[in-house]
Amino acid sequence: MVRREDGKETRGRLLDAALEVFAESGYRNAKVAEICRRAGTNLAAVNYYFGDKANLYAEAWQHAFYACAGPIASGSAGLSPVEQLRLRIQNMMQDFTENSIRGQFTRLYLMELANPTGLIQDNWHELIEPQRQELIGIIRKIMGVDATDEKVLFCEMSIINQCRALLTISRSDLRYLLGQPLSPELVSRWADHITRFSLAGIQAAAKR
Amino acid sequence: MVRREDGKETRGRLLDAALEVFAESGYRNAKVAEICRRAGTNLAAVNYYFGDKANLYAEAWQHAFYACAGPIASGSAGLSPVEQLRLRIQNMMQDFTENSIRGQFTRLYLMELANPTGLIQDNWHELIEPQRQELIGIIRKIMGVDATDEKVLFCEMSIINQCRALLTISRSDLRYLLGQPLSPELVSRWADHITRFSLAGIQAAAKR
DNA sequence: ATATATTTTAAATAGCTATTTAAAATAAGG
DNA sequence: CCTTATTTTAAATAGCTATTTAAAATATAT
Repeated sequence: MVRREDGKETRGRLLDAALEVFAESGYRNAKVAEICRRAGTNLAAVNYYFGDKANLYAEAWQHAFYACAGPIASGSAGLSPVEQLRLRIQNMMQDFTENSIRGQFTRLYLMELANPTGLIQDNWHELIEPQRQELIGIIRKIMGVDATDEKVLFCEMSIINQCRALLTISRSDLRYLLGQPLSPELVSRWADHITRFSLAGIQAAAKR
Repeated sequence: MVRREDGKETRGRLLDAALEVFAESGYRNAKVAEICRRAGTNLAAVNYYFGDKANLYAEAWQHAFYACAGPIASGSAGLSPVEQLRLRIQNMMQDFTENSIRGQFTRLYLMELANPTGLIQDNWHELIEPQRQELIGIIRKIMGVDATDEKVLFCEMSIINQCRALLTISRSDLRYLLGQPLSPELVSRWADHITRFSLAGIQAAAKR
């Protein structure tokens, strides 16, 4: 029983590369060869370490999830609900542009939303629930207790779907639609817009 | 020189089936075999009539476009900008749920937005421009002449991205997120929400 | 009715990509 | 240093799907 340590390291590189490639291309379009290339391993490594591509996908998903799960309301303790919302939107927009692990995970998540592969455990929604409930809670505080659940849900949808544009429209088409390349400054102004737009929207939805 | 008429008919069925399948699955995931199955033709028909899959895609796209292009402000002549916006949102939401040819075309368009295939002529944006400018015009009327172009664009983005949720989230996940299946009534309430939410958002964005 | 160009069919082929295989290389314990 | 389990490598294989092929069937002009 000899246990070599180099295996764990290449396994880790595969996981990182897989996350990157899957987040870029989706499950189906991602190529095992490309993942191995970026990980700097031989073509057979994926099957050696993970059995097959489907399992690698599942493990990359889990890996990413545990790397950035849990509530993210750090530092927003003393803020008003409105300020919390502003912060949340800013953070989402930033996460969606960088390709940090959180951005990659979100991208993976959104691809799963649009075309479910069925490879993730059925209860994967639960993984996302905490963050979602956090946002819903903020909206509820702004709307007040009288608002129906449906109204709160619709508002949550309105907000996340505005932000999701960053992930569901390709860079080149965004440039076309916005008339300029996607700079950090533009993203910041855009986030400001979404915040102002949505706050007014929430308040209008709360009435009646 | 004999010209048979039956060819045109199967060609047409192929085009319809292709539109359907491409709109469901995207270019890459769509299978030629499935298209032929739905068209009731032999497997070789796609290559016989269109050369290859890529060309079929391009022709299906054009076919759909010409079937539903041009400005769509029919019957909205005497309406106020606000009422025009309400109508536009209602129509979009309906188009996105039914699988009319307009819905299929929009789905194709959004897939192209998210993952460009490069198979459509580069200037395909121009095809969409008329409808887009129509919406932008409505928003501009509501915001007034003082609003910057960027603000108007951001508002347009906010609106279409709210509606696009219907196309970029799978049916089963929508049911989960909304807590109920997607009935026509729900879509209608949702459209009402988006209208109210967005009108308030536009007005807020117009200030300052 | 016949000839002929067109369309349909079934089967073969080709191309891409995931997976398997077996041999070679390597790390670690003794 | 030697042994052995583990990891890496290059090449072979398998599976899926688009495409090609050639023969069969069909429609239409004459």
